[in-house]
Amino acid sequence: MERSFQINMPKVETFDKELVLKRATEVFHDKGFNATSMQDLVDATTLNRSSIYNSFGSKLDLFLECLKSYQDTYVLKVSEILQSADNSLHAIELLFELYLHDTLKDKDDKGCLITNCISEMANQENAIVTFLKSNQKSFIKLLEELVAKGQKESSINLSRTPNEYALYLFSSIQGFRTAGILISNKKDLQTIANTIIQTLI
Amino acid sequence: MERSFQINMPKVETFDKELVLKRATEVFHDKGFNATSMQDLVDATTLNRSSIYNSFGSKLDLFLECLKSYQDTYVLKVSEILQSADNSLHAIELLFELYLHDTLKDKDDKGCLITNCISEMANQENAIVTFLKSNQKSFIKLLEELVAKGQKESSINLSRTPNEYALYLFSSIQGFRTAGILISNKKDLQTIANTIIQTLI
DNA sequence: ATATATTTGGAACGTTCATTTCAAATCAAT
DNA sequence: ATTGATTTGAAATGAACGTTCCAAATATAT
Repeated sequence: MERSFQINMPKVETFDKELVLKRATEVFHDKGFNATSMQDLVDATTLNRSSIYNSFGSKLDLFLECLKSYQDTYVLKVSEILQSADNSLHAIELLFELYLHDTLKDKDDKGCLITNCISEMANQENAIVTFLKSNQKSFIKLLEELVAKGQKESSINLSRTPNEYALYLFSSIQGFRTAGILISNKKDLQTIANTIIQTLI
Repeated sequence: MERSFQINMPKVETFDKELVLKRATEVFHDKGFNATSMQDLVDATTLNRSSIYNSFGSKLDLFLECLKSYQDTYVLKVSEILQSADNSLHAIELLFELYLHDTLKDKDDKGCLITNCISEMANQENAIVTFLKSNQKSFIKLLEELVAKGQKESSINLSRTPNEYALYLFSSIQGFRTAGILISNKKDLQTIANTIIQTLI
């Protein structure tokens, strides 16, 4: 590694960026973007104001990083599900079990950060719209491939194309996540999930 | 009418309360509760600040009245649908046509005021939660009766109870309204609606 | 015309907002 | 130990926030 022009090294970032993002995400998830103040983020991260601005830019920039971090954790969870399931229908069932589990675990009824973000900001902030549309595209693509595989292996019916069922599932998941904010009854949520899936069988 | 103690009459409210609520609702619908400022509401209603506080109380009180006004217009639209439809399945189809129509008409991709409100405030404001839960209860009850009638007249299948299908429809409608914020493609939205309804047939 | 309850306009309230500033502290390389 | 790029803490910035206040305007019933 060539270092000939680097006379002195700077003081290096001391905080755990992942942990800071996790704490910031919790606040944004609880209160939403607009109701979260910079002071809330300072308190939650125990970082100094200037350190936040230095490391992340603006409040919106930090929020975008939180969205990505939140997305990453779900991508990870979902890919684990896809590997563990023996067929596509079962994978979709496990997917809803994951959302059911996360909904019941969430004592503050916060819902899904990304779905909430669609409601709050999709008609306001361009940078957010770009993220949300890309998230939507890749999620629908994943569902589409899952349905196609399920139809090949005959665990999912052929009444509709993979793209049609992917759109349906995408919309249904958003409804499930939003409805779960006010419905904390496990039986009711399980019924909704089962009925959504029933369509595919 | 007895008036013996009423010596003098006050200056009477001059503005059109319904129109003011309509204008305020438009702003709240566009920006959400937290991103809407009192100045926005003053500008939109052309009322003076003090008149707003005099007539409605606080920003939150005004928002609650807007929610109710928004709810009223949908109750009206839905009851018209229920009367015009010849059977329950058809009524549900018309219901989704209404949401589809409103989604496509909405050039600003605002979604549903009430669904957005669940995302933004259901875990923050008690007065809002009370409204949302009551709205949810009456809506699910309406759907339940609709499904029961449909099953009696054999336009809806008997795979699940009216309550189960009502929960499913309630969740599906919320998903449809949220997904419609980013999906403005009529064909895709129609596919989603059709697939949701297919479950009942 | 006068009296009076109410609305209205506009300024002002104190607080909180996101962001900036800058001196002091920090730490790797010399 | 000294150097210097960078982070950090704390205060300050000006704008915007929701709300209040009060004199002036208004409209009704006398």
